Amino acid sequence: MSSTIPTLGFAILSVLARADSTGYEIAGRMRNPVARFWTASHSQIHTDLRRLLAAGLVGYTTAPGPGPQEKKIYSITGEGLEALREWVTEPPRPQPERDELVLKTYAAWLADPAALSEMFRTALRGHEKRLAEYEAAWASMEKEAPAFGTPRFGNMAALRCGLTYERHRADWCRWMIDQLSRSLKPSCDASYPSEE
Amino acid sequence: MSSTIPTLGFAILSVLARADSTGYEIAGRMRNPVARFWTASHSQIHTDLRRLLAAGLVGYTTAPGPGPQEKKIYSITGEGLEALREWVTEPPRPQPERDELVLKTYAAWLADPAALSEMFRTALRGHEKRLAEYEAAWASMEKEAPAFGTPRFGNMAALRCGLTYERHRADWCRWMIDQLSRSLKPSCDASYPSEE
DNA sequence: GACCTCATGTAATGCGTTACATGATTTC
DNA sequence: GAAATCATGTAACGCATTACATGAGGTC
Repeated sequence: MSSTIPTLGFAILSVLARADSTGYEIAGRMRNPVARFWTASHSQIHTDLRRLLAAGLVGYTTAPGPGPQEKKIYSITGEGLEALREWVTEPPRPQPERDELVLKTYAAWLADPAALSEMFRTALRGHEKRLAEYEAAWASMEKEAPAFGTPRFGNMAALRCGLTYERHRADWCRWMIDQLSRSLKPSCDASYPSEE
Repeated sequence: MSSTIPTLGFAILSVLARADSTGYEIAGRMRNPVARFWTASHSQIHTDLRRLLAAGLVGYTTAPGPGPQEKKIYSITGEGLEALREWVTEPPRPQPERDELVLKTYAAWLADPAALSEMFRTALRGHEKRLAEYEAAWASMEKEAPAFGTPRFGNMAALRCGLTYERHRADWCRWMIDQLSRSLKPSCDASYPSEE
């Protein structure tokens, strides 16, 4: 009967369940470290917000905005909260895994090892940077473990996943770099004098 | 100038670089453990194959097929190989991360802990199953480390990523289940007689 | 007789990105 | 004066899924 809500709709509701926001702010919140697992452009968020509005899951109040249009501050409704609660415990549909770096790895045997090594070094830097971010956020959270039933529990749990994910990725990149360096100099071992 | 090839195009080329295949077989190969990082329906593979054909990156020979149409056995061309080689070492574009389970986790503070625990237990079983698969494949590969320049190097490297990914995921699920059980019985600790 | 595997394709629809359009305020 | 931030929206296009259509051969 009801038009099915796409996953992004629930992502929006998850943000609104924490704080009333404009469409613009929702996009911004999704870019923050603990909520980086779902992103969308503001244009899509706006269109999805209209759908949620039509379904009665969100409402809004207006305020004077900076641009020509008025600013709309959205909030989740009772039905919205109920729909979100129900959705949360439904088993997630199996998602097709698509990972460009791993695909490149699958075809890596065809390419130049030195260039590959460079690519993985770049990837590694990215993961290390994120890991540092996550670890800082984790440290500030661990001091007092947030109780279930408070939004900070969600923050911590999602962050924990991001943290161990980045660790796994960084480890894998290091492993790759090591493997590639072995194929670059398969002769004997590291007894080269490293002059120049 | 040239119409840009979507990532799926390169996934197809990566498969064809290993063995000539029909569109149907390509879809099948992508479902196998070491190449599970990119999937597509056969209908999309067929349309993309036509594009690769128009770009001169693949060719095909026909053979009598089981159905009304003829079977087409595709193979990668010289240009195709070159395009693939170039693409492999280009840094991957940052991909938007979308993870339904983590999104649910972010909103988990609103839901019923028992139902959540059940959901994570299901997820954990899935990851453990895959991990076992990957570990079996890994064991059979480690005996003789494949040399760079052979397809098996790509298999091993991609598999390594899948392996540590599933490990990270399973660990995180266990951590979540533990966290949730703490919120279920916050009283004292595990000194319950576990009769019944 | 029903269903699965092999094999190719078309069509409808939905999700997502990118680019375009507008415009005030603040920072360099 | 140029650029970034805040704020909303439309339009075009591309990627992906799902369903539909056809049909042989083998298995339960």
